[in-house]
Amino acid sequence: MQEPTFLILTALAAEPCHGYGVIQAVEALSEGDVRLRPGTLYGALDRLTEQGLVEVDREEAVDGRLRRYYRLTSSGTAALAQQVARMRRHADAAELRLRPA
Amino acid sequence: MQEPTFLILTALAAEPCHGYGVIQAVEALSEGDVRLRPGTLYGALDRLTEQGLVEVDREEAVDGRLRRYYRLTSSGTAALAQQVARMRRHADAAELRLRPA
DNA sequence: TCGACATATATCGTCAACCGTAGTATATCG
DNA sequence: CGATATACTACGGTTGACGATATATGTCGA
Repeated sequence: MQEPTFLILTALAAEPCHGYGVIQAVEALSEGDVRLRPGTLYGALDRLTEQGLVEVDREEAVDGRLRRYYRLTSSGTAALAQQVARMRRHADAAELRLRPA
Repeated sequence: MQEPTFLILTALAAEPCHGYGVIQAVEALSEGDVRLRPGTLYGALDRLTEQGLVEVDREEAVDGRLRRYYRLTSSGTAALAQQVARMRRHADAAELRLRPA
């Protein structure tokens, strides 16, 4: 799993969110480091939906604009948790080699 | 930076190592999870060399077989350390959203 | 009032990176 | 004498991220 995908799942972990909201959430939680482009976001959202990690929560019409909310599935929550563990293991391993005992 | 690339840098962080040794080191430090294929490894090594994160340490001939050792450059060490920090930040952010206060 | 900007999503083409497979070559062990 | 371990090279395919563009509406400032 790559960084943008991970951050999208993270953004959706707290509560359902629509596409544009995910872009903002990711920028906020990465402290401005990661700015998702529409191409990346909607591509990833489609892919994650197909994989069953994410699903459409509801659709709202706000000011005539469609707003589609997505949420994590239980499968998505599990995948995210697993990825967190994996990243921590790898970060620990790297740090150990960077700062030898 | 993707996972295989990160693990290759990690493997080289402790001491210079040749290609095949990196494959084994990565398998060991990921607890058997990640088995690098030659295509992935040597492609990444070439790319990292071009980027100045890695350089050839020395070449040895062992039993008529070439053995090319690579080592991290200071640039590579810095990149790895930066990536560790980034991963920790993201892992923390994800965990916060997975287990709300 | 007119343009810039924020909100929201859709789509398309491209490229980097990873991946699998196969090939070459030698040494060792059963 | 075949299997396995060591060690690198080469090629082709797929995925995922990316940039750019398009569409549409509302708001705010000059």
